[in-house]
Amino acid sequence: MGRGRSEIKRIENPTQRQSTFYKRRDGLFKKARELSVLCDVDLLLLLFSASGKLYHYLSPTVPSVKELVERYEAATHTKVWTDIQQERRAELAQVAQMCELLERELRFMTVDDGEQYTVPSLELLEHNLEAAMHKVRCEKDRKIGGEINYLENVIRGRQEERYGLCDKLAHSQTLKDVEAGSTSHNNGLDLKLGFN
Amino acid sequence: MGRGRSEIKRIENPTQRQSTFYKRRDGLFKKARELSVLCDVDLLLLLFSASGKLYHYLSPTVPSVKELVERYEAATHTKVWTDIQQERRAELAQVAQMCELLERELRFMTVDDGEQYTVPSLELLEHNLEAAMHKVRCEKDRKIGGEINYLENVIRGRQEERYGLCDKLAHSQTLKDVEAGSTSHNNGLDLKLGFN
DNA sequence: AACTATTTATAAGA
DNA sequence: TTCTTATAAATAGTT
Repeated sequence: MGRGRSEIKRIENPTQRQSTFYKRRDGLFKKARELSVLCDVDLLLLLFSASGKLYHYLSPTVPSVKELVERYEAATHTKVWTDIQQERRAELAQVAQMCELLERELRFMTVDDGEQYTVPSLELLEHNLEAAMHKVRCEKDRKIGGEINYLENVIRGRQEERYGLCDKLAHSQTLKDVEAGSTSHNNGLDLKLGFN
Repeated sequence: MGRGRSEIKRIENPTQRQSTFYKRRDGLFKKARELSVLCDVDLLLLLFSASGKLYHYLSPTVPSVKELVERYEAATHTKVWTDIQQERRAELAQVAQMCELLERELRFMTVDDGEQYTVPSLELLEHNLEAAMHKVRCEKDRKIGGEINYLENVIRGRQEERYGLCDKLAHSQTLKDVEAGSTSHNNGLDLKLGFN
């Protein structure tokens, strides 16, 4: 449309690119709205301009972005939430392992239930339990540390690599919020769990 | 465009609606592709037809849907992943609590380090440790059960309340898939963790 | 932002 | 679905 042009390749002239962006962005959103209304379609349009600005449209029949992404995930089996759920599951499995080990220690303690305990056997028992406790503590340290790193990476790493300076400024508050939240959650926990 | 029409309202004639859907869907995807190329834009277009069929486009500069949804989340502060991360945090806090309780039990055991242990004191110790173990097991049962319920609710609850009968039919397979997935994940864990 | 000359998209019909 | 065609819409270049 318009006078001339038809090639679809990146517009190098920034002024022209920006102008075209406005026009086509508006056109695209209009088309998206029209399609969702005319044909009873649920759709999500998420768009980041080259400068990192967000524009989005969600058809009125859909309650939330999350909802639609869940439907997408269900429809494609592409992992989106699933991998996070897998991580949680793996975490629980590790805890289960830890419980089993502790249980084994406790079992050892009751093997001779009703018998006399010798001091050496008690010392061995004590040693085993202390060792288990040590593992529990170290692993919890490791895991909570890893959790915080994970959150920081997810949020900081992904964003920094894409956005210009302007955008970075806008997001820095978000990052600070999240970090502040993460560390505050650590309060009052000197014991830390994990295995391996 | 085309001969006549200009009103944007749901097309009641199903044949006509379907035909329009094809044409406008293709047009929308074409426009989306063009915009992303011409203006260096990252975009996601997720679309479910009235019959529940999925169509989507992700601009080639974006590695994954997840990536873009995370950027969306960061840009809007809408909780999407955050609530899940909060849950993980809560889980870890509970584990920490459990560890503290176990630690207390173990401390009791080593109070008289180097002394002779009487059988009654050992029995008391054993009892305490068994009680702790029982709590650990019960709570893990509770928590894994809760996990499954949570996933089912998130996915089932949100969808059922919004869609008409037609849509429900189309989605019932999806729901079944998700449920099947959740329960199968429980395999191999008879120990379950949790506190309270 | 606005204006148009043109190109595109698409409604209707086949 | 797919094609054709008349026409409405979108938009590139310009002001």
